[in-house]
Amino acid sequence: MQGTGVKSVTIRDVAREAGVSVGTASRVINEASNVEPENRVRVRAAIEKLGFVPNRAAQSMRNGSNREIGIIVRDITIPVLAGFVKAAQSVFDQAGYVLLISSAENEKSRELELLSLLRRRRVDGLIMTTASQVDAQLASAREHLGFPVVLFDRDIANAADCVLIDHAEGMRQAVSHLLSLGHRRILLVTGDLETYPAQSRIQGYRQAHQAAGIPVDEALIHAGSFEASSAFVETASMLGMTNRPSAVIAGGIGMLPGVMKAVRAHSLRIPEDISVIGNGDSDLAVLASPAITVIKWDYSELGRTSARMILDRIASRAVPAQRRILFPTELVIRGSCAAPLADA
Amino acid sequence: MQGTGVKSVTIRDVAREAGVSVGTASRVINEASNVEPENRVRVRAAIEKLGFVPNRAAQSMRNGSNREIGIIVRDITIPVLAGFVKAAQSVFDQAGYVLLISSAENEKSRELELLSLLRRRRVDGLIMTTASQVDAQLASAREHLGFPVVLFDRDIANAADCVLIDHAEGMRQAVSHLLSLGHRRILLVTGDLETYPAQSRIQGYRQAHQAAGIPVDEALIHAGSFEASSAFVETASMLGMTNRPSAVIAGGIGMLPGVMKAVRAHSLRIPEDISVIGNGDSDLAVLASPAITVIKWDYSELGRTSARMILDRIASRAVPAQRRILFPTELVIRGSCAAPLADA
DNA sequence: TTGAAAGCGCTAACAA
DNA sequence: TTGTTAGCGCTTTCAA
Repeated sequence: MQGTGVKSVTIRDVAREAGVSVGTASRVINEASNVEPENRVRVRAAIEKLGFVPNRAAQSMRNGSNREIGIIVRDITIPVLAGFVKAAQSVFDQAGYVLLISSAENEKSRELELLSLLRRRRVDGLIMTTASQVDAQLASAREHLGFPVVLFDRDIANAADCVLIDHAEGMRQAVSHLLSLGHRRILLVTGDLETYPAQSRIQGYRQAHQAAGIPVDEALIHAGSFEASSAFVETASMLGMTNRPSAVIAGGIGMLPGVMKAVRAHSLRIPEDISVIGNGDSDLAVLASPAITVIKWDYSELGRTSARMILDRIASRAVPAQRRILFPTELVIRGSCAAPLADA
Repeated sequence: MQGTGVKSVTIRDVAREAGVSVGTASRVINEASNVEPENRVRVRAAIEKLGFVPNRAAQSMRNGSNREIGIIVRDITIPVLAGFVKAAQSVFDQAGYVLLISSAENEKSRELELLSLLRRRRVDGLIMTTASQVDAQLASAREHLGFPVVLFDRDIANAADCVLIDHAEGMRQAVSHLLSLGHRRILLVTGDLETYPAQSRIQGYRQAHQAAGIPVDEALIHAGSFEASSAFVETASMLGMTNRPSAVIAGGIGMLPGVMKAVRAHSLRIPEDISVIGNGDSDLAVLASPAITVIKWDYSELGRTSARMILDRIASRAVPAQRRILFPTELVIRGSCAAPLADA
């Protein structure tokens, strides 16, 4: 026996129906303690009878909060990122916030648009990645938001809370693994150098070589874009060389498909002709033949942590200046790596 | 030289700064034509100087619209569904709406919660799937929303606009393909019978058999849940039988990984020991060895169409009673199907 | 404990 | 063309 919801029922209607004032009705709705039990019952009955639903816009105007959070990821169609978002969402759900989810596609213009949109909407907080950690225009847009920001896998000093993944350590392990199998020409394809994940992966790559006393061939480090299409192009061009690499690392989530397509385009066998390591786990990595060795980490935990950090900031603006959290990675060894061919 | 945004600037401040009334300021903001050019310039300057951003909640209260749309999918971590959402989002973006995205996870209780949330939020429209087309409680919740709904891949008479995929035709083609290769025991694992995609796939499965004059073994039709884990269990149990099927069709997007895990668990080779067909394309299907034959369709186009249908309804409530659109599917033949072994 | 009333920031109707 | 003003629906003082 719900109301139709078509001609909207207001708190005034509820008050009239219950024979009390709007103040009292409001108190019942907001579960204030100082209400005569009898009135509470009557208001509840009126709400039920009329099918009353509080108008969020009006509440927002009074309270100054929309109870909504923005989240900007690189690309929501990458399953691990969608998992990250989903985990964050479950935390926000419980706290009574809704999520505005967007993909910035690594494009500065799109990111600026989204920032402007979220600012207009006066969201209560934002979890975001960024196309560039050094771009002045993006920095300025971020700083003039007026609500707390948690940066996801981006590292900007004094700017905002940062939730980071320990890509350097993951890469050290992966490269050491390949080095110990005998590989000496390991191709790393990763994304934009103006971002933390690219920087820290390259750092780990160098450190592993250094620790093994093996010089780095700079031509084997390809920092372009995190897109799978970019991974394909970079990998394909390197595999076409006479002195081609004996191993490839997809240095970004979502890049493995591009790398594998390039390997297939050159009719190379994994792991006989070329060893492959991915970043971020996926159905593809698990079910490929052979299964692909990957560096992985817990996206769900990352999502929950990021959400809680934003919620903390909203609750009390005056907390630790900047927080910086580093999440561990894990190397999962499967069947995609072997010793290189003797003639390689 | 933007405002900090911390102590919010109102239209009144803008009007004062520009030396005009709030009415004029409002007209400039809303791009009304009847404003003296000089005043327009001054108001724009004031907005710039003060860093004014209109308060959406206040606008919403006046206009009665939040300019937001809800979208409920089964699981946002399934890439094709995320692609569907992304395509819809691009249409809403341009129309000045934001999207509230949620996964219902095929759970009735979760779906009811989301419906209630969106109703409270008074979104302007909703694109949704549903766990069950026949559940009375879900139907009632849907009907009392107070805003237009487009059902995505669910078919409910007289209920709302429906955007459907022609699974029956896709399945007819897939099954005919297998039948013509000589398969006689084709396992179909699909989702809940209370949903259109399961029903229409089973229908297509039967029709293909009928057309070929081959009787259907009912034990080979498994309608459980669309979850990958369910696909794994159903497939694994059937592959363990002595008279095991010679082909399997994953009858739902996101189910292919489950099917492939089951095949792997039984150490069966594709396509020598068993033929496999998936629903919905994916990196996994493309890059598996061999690549997997799939029934696919254009999710982006579906997303855009669904978005436009909602926008139509919002623009003019009094349009065609119910619209029902059927999207075509395509069978993409790759390397995962072969003639069954003679002894099977 | 309750009711009355003052706004929150904005748009639009009305008057000038 | 412009200014003034009445609300939109709600929460929260302030008095009673």
